[in-house]
Amino acid sequence: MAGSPRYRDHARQQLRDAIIGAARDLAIDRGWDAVRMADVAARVGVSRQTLYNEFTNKAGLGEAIAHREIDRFIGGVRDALFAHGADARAAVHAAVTFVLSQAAADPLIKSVLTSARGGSDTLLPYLTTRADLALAAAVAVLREWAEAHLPGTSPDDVTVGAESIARLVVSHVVLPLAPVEQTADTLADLARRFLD
Amino acid sequence: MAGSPRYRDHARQQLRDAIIGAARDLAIDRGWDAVRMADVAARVGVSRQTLYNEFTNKAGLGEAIAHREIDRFIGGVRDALFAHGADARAAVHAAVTFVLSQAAADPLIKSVLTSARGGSDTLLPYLTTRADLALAAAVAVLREWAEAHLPGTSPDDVTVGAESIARLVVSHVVLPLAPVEQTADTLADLARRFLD
DNA sequence: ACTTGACAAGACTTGTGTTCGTGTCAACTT
DNA sequence: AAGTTGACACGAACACAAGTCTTGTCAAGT
Repeated sequence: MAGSPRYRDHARQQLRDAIIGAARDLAIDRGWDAVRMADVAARVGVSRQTLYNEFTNKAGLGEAIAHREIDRFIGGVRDALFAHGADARAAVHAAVTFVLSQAAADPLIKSVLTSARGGSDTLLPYLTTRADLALAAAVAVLREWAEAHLPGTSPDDVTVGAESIARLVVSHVVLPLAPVEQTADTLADLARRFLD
Repeated sequence: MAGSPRYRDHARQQLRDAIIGAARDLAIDRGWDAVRMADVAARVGVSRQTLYNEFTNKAGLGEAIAHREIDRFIGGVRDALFAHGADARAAVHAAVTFVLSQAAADPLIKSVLTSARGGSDTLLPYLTTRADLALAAAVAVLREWAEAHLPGTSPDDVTVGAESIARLVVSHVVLPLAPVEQTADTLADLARRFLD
């Protein structure tokens, strides 16, 4: 007797997650080019064929990593923003801090934001192509927050403000001239000024 | 009878300028890697040895190109800013327009601003290393303008504002989502808001 | 539903020899 | 005296052939 469809879907999702996670780890310390489908399969403990069944090809697996990485990242930004009620300064401060430390810690996220070439080898083109998508997603989250907490402000102002803050954060990821804490302070103050 | 030292220095400066100009042109359409010292010399009509006498080595010539390019660029920004008296909006609008169209027209300037890898080959590392210098120079010019025309504003506010505007312009060079004119409008309005 | 082993096709590596460009020198020219 | 010319060592880039590895697909096995 096979399990219920629910259960099957769940197990399958777990499998996909494990594969994506393993591939991600390998990509981080080895570079995507040097990641072999066979290595990923071995690390997860499945056969190489299963990878092809699940993701059709290596490019598909790369896309899946990019998707998950960006989703996680944007989720983190959203959580940071919404953890501070209507306090714009605190919300922006938390979000900026999150982005900056995340970019420092996770090379994949950093490569999304900077569209950087890989230091040692070609990093995922799937990620680096997505800089504008990441920006658009960040702007969307910021607007979401502003609409929830600042009903008075004009939509145009919110859009301009959100995009500018997002661009400034990315700029500080690419070219950091001050410690994270100080940058977060500055940008949070800046954001507060907009919303008057 | 040799010419006066004045004359000699002038002639020498002209020579250096011609060499830098020729090297720059070659670098633009061929990539710095593919520029041969012999080609530069031939184009200017001097011997290869003269290049080495003037710039010691290829890296020295690269540095010289970078210097001149950045000087010209910053000079253009300054001119655009100061051509509009104390009208902050007009000044920023002009400067942003200048930077954006310059970046679109001159691949070398664009590579300074974006620290981009060369599309076809390795572009001058001398230029790409200078992104933070270019930013610092731009901030300095903006502060210069603010000090001349907005004596009332606090120095800290000016610094933060100038750096943010500069970063936003660079961001729009790297990732343009709107036409130049519209971006200039948006950033000019943004700048005006700061200075209240 | 997943694994295993086999396979073609082409991408990537390795070793080799050669060409090419830089950087330096000293002798020559004006 | 300032620039040119030709020569040269050295190492970096290129070319290419032989071999190896990886991807992607298949069919048969558990």
